[in-house]
This record gives sequence, C-alpha cells and structure tokens, in this order.
Amino acid sequence: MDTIGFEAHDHKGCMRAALAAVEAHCTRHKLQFTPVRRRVLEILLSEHRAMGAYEILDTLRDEGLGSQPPVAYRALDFLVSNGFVHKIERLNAFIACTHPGQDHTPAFLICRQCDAVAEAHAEPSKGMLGRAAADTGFTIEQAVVEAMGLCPQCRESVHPCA
Amino acid sequence: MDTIGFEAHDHKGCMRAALAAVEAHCTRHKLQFTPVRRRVLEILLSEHRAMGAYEILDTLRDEGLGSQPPVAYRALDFLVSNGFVHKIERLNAFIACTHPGQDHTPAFLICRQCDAVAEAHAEPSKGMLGRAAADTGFTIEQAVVEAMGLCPQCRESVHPCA
DNA sequence: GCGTTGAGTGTTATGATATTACATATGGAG
DNA sequence: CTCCATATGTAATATCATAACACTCAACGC
Ligand SMILES: [Zn+2]
Ligand SMILES: [Zn+2]
Ligand SMILES: [Zn+2]
Ligand SMILES: [Zn+2]
Repeated sequence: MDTIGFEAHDHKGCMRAALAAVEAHCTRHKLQFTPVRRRVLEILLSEHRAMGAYEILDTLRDEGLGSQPPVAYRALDFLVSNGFVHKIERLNAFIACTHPGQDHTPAFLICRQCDAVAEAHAEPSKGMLGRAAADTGFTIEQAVVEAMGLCPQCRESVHPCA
Repeated sequence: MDTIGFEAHDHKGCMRAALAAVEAHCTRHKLQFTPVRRRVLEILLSEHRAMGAYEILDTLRDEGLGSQPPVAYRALDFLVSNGFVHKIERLNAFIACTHPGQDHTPAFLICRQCDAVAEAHAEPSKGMLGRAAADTGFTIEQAVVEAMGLCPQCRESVHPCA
C-alpha cells in the first residue's frame, strides 16, 4: 500500500530513508540542503504529522536556529517547492512527504478526530476533474486533494449511534 | 457542461435563479435567510468570483449591515454549511455555488493568472482516492478538490516560449 | 399578557497565519 | 579581491479567523 499514516511502522528507518532520499536529490540537483532546511524536515519527519509553521518555529527557536516567522516559512517554501514537504491547505499545516524524490501529486486522508494524515497518490488528469478541465480548455498544473473523515482507529472508538 | 466560470453567460438570470433556489431551500428546511445572509450571498453571486471575508465585509460595512469580522464569518458559515457557498481553501476565499440546493461535492479549477474559478463536480469515493480510503478503512465525509492552472483565456495570452 | 428561551446580530478584543522590507553573512565566479 | 547570488537574521506589518459577551426579537408555554 501507498498510504502509511494510520498504522505503526519502522519510524527510524522511514526517517533515515527520507533524509537520504532528499540529500541525494539535493546533491543531484545542486540544491542547498542547509542546516535550517534540514532541521525543519527532520522535525516534520520525526513527528510524522501535520504541523503549523509556528509550531515548527518554536522548536527552531529552542535550538537557536532562528526565531522569526520568515525563517520557518522560507525553509518550508524550499521544502514544498522541491516536493519534500506538502502543505495541507485544510489545516494550514505542513507534513513531510512519504515518497520524497518521486514526482507525484499527493492526496491526503485527514482524520477529523485525531488529526492523523495519510498520503496517497492522486491522478489529477484522470476522472471527472480531468474531464472537466479538458472540456473547458483548462490546463491543470497542480492539484490539492484532501479528504476529511474518520480514520480506522477513530471510527471504532466513536460510539455506534444505531 | 457543468463548469461555467470561464465563459460569458446570462449573469442576471443566473443570479436570480440561484437566489430563488436558496430561498426555496431555506423555506423548505426552516432556515432563516436573514438580510445579512442574503446580502452576503448576493455579493458573492453578483461578483461571480472568489472573495475574501474581509472584502465582503467592506461591502457590508458600506451598506450599514455590520462592520466587524464575525458578522461576515457567521453569514459565510451559514451559507457554507448549507452548501450555498463554497470555501476555496487554496485562496482563503469564498465563492457562490453554481448548483445551489443540489447535494454535491464541488471541485474547482482555479486560474493562477486571472484568479477565475470554475466549479465542477467531483466524485470523492471514486478513483484512486476512494480506493486508498477503502483499503485503509478510512471513511470519507467531505473532500477538497482544487486544481490550479491556466484558464483558456490566460493560456492564449501567455507568450508562447517555444 | 408575560417571563423564558433560542437564534441572530453588534462589538471588542485577541489569536493564528503569512509576508514585506531591509540588514547581514557567506561562498563561488571572474 | 571584488562582485554577485543565495541564504539567513530581524522588525514590522498584513491577512485571515475566532472567543466572549451584550443586546434584540420572535416563538412558545403558561
Ligand atoms: Zn508526497
Ligand atoms: Zn484518527
Ligand atoms: Zn457547488
Ligand atoms: Zn484566467
């Protein structure tokens, strides 16, 4: 399966692999993977959840890596631009990509109860959206796909009303 | 086609029809379609584009219908909850629904050049997203689908680089 | 009639998210 | 060495959104 996020997994390994993939990608494309950028990605990877920019900034500040919003936002811009991190529009928050390096359109499953987020793949050009775009002559360059609902765990813990 | 928004159309008629549909829906469901709520919807309908809450509020203020943010946000909450208006997460803005009264999951085509927005239908349960949700046991309750790109008009006006 | 209640509105204050502008550092190209 | 591009540090501000409380008014039971 593609969508980890609602299940336990080898967290350390997943983090190490993601960092290695990003490092390789930056080396290959001559991108500067600076300490601040690296640390922001590490924070997101280690928490493995959607975090607000100011929440990330709090951690940076504690570590002496910058205390003002632009520091966090600039690092996030870099990471988002290069596909290492995704922004969850619905939450005004950011989350580390689970397939770094690969070119992909992410889709998210967001639990309204526990705020867990799972990343899946979307095919923006397929389906009704692609059809509508083609019919009107619209050129899709990028897509936001975010489903809200209940994750398996929370679904069970909700009391069955019927 | 379903997706108007990039083409000229009978604006007055479209506005009248939408207001009538919303009025009917409110009467049938015993919802209070108050002056503020009505005016906010009218503003969105007449502009026929995505507008920020504060932009709407400016108009309300000029008309003496309330000058503080909560006035606008409460009216928008009502309109969004009942499906008469949709929020465009990507723009932090609101737009009047083009199929009021019908139960539907909207998808949007947003032009990055001119900010025009067209509403299409999405089928959240279909496609890869529905598949991923089903596989993980996630229950989709609501979905945000927003495609960014270039509308037909802007696509032509952009200089052809090759 | 009259108090009660609930929904809507008006208003103040504040919180949360994001950007602009400018100063400073650093490392490579010419 | 000098110039330039990129990244970072910092202050100020812009933009988006909500909490809390007071007030109005219409519907309801008595
Ligand atoms: Zn991803
Ligand atoms: Zn959950
Ligand atoms: Zn709609
Ligand atoms: Zn356009």
